[in-house]
Amino acid sequence: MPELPEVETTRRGIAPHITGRQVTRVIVRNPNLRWKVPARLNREMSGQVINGVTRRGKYLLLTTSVGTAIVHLGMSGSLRVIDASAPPDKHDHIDIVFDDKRALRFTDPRRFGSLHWTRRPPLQHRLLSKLGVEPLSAAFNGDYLHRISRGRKVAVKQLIMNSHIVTGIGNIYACEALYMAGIYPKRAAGRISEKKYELLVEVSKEVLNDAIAAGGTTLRDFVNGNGEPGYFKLHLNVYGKTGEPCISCREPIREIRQGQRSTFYCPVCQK
DNA sequence: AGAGGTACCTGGCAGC
DNA sequence: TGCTGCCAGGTACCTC
Repeated sequence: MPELPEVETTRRGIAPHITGRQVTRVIVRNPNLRWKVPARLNREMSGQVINGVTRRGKYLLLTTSVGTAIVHLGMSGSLRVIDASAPPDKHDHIDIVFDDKRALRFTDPRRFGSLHWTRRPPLQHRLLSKLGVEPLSAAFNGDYLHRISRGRKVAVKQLIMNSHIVTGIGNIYACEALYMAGIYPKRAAGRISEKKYELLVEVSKEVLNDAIAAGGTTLRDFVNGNGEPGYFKLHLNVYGKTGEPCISCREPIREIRQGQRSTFYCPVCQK
């Protein structure tokens, strides 16, 4: 379920509980995630202290003085801090156990998530080195999108979902941001004005920040929860609303396919 | 270089 | 109830 706001909410939820804690061991029950979890993980991480939990795009970085664990939640992954003695469920693939008898538990039914370990500066890792700008940073602005899209025929929705251009805008927030900016998702990226891109960036940041703020209310669910962490359901205007009236003009919301993904939009409000 | 398709995997749901 | 087919919030990698 994780889009960037959920990843950031996860980061904020787990960071206070694992920062400064020493890893006593790492239990890998199923290493077959999107990429094989390295067999050396337990040997390399045990004894290390977590110095911090940071985020780059949708990747979470657990840093120690000797290396960094790079975690991606994929489509169905989640991280929770639990009592280390809690019996694992079917999809609880990894436990990073700490010296306070608690553990960071990685759960992922679809196993599209991943965990890498690197001893080098993590931003040099092949997964991170080519990522585009952070969507909540000043580097993500109308001028940037305008410049990078010149001459491109790709649909604007696919442009803003391209992680090498801007990292962390997933299908839901791409749909919502384009609706809020009044841009037709199939518009060729190269044919959109700088002014429109400025608006698109503004509403993208707004929708992401609103979602992160909403996620703040669920932070406690990331610690000692019995079930799934409480991902939040933000108010959505178009995503999943096929056939329902647009809140602005009452025209039924339409659903199309773009690059094997569902796109939702209002045919009147988005041009 | 850019664009498009494929692959990874399980669970939930609609329809029969 | 049980089967089949389809869909799902991600993204690297391959080919053209």
